[in-house]
Amino acid sequence: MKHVTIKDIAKLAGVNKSTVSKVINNYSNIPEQTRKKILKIIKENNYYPFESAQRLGRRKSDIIAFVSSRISANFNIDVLMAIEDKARFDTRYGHGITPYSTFYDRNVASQHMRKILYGKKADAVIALAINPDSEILLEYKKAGLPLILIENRMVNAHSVNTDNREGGYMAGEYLLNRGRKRIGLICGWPAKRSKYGYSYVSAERKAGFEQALKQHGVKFDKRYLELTTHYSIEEGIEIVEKFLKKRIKLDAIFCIAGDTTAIGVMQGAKKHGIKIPQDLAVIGYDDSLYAPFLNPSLTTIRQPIDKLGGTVFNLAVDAMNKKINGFKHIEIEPEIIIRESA
Amino acid sequence: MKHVTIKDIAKLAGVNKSTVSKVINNYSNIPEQTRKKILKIIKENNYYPFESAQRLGRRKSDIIAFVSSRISANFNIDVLMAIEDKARFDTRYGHGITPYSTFYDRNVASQHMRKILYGKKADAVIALAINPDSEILLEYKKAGLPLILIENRMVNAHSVNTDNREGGYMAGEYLLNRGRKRIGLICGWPAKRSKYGYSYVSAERKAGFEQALKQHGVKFDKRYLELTTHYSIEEGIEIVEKFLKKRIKLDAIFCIAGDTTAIGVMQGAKKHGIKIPQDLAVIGYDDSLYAPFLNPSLTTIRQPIDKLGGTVFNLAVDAMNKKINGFKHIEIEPEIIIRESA
DNA sequence: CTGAAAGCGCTTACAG
DNA sequence: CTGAAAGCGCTTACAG
Repeated sequence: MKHVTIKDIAKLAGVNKSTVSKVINNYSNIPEQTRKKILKIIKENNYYPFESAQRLGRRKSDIIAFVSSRISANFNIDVLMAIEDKARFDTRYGHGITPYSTFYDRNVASQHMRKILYGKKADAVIALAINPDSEILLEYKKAGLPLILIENRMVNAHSVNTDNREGGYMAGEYLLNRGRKRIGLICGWPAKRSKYGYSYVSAERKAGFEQALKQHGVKFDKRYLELTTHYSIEEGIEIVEKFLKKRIKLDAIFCIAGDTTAIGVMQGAKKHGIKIPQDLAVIGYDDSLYAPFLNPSLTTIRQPIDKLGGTVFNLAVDAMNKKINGFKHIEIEPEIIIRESA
Repeated sequence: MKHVTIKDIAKLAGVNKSTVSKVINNYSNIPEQTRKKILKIIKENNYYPFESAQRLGRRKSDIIAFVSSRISANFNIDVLMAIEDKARFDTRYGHGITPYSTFYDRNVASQHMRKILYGKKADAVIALAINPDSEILLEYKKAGLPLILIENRMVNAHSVNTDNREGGYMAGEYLLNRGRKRIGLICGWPAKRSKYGYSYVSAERKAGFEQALKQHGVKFDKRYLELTTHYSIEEGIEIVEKFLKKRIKLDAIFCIAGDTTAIGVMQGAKKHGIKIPQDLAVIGYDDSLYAPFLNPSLTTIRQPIDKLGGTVFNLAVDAMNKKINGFKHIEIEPEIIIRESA
């Protein structure tokens, strides 16, 4: 069976394919009658334009690409869905969002980003917790392909973040006000040039946390800091055991790296008979779907993901349509959600 | 800045663009020397073929589409990632998988499936827990576009499932052997022509469960059955409260609808002072990432997702390459994972 | 082994 | 308001 093409529709309607194309693309100067007739024939014949041909003709894709470590990761998928939820009710935009996973590999990330750019796979790119080389940013800039960073901030790209410094500060304040002093920190890699890639958000949250310490006259003990690479439950467990082995007595742990790590911490603590929150207060980050249902339920810093998603989407569409000059950097306020674990 | 095209590469290499194209597509009859030279120039100039043009030229897309209710849903994303994990190490296939979400709406599902078919958006389609009209299946068949159903089984399409009947039977056996007799069931919609769409897996699991009951000489009490539409935590809580309100005393609940519902059930039970597993045993389905970390940890039926993903992916690629005659129906063995909740 | 040519299905100035 | 034509960037028989 041959596919139905624009030519077939034109023939059936007794018009030129230009006219059909204009109907499809909502040109204004088509008389209502022919418009309706053509639409009817399109419907009857189950005609859908071949998108690849449209893209080639238009010289653009109208697609938004979403680059993240792994879309199955908790926060990643939540952000993607928040963006999609906006997208599907927005009349300016009729497409899905194409996800790319880097699998935590910088080279894969670079490859994806160049492939998207030079293969013209998208008209706007959203990158979540990705650290592209600054050369890539220049290449994007030169090509005029809008790039929006989430959980990062760099020159030559847009960015949308929750105020991570504020989030770290909130957690610190809260714990200190409740008399906790020996507070462990589980971070992504806040050091530039680390081989695991730099985590902008961890650095910011840590800075905010340290500011709270300072205000309370508490000195930060470096031994209380542990780093995580995969942000996994397993690593959370291991880190607790590492603290125990080193005989470092903590009265709280702030999981800058997110709720998933916090689940691991609570699991690890339970395994060794440490009571939460009595012996050890735990604060997570993100307020993931499961946080209220853990035992004990998890105190955490919420990033308002819907707002984040909406902001990112609007920025992407505006940038796609060249409605923005220069680069925007937007910050959204986080919120502390107090539950049982701290 | 103009994008680099195949023409530019051809000019720089001093050859015809056909030759460049042949290099890109790994034709065999290109001398090693020119091959290398062209590849070098491609790399130096950051050339990536414009995929839309390739597709138009090839008259095919090489893309696999993945249709599900919402990719953020637990099981959906796990399956998608299992497939992607296979895909990214497979040399036969160089693309990502494009997800489509139906948002639990049958019409959206039909629209997606027709758009993919007639818009030639993919060369193979994987549909997870979707109930397409049988007309759509005929249209796919006629067009020769391979369709693989997961969590469903229909004539005129391939399917890959875990043996759901066996899974339901396992759960029933286990509970009955431990002396539980008043076992509540939380299902998707096992009735054909329900407005929420028919859930093939729920029907199968329920059938397996009833078989176990029968073997033990226990009669199934219809009042013990509750249906869920969104498979959410919230619905799990509500259903527990519904049972309480109706004064239906259960000693176990089997969450055929999955672990997420089971989380809700445990939450609801806790809220009303019902002890798990002493007062109420709970069994979930899927063995999601969080199951071991809940409190109590969740006994559940595991679907071997890696195996499922691999099987589905291989089937998709083989079907895409016309290596399969007729329609295949594959079943994979499930496994009961015993933890604290039952 | 390599090139010239036709074709894929659209869009979009342009002319009328 | 409508059509004819050129063009988008590839691929792929085909001829040599």
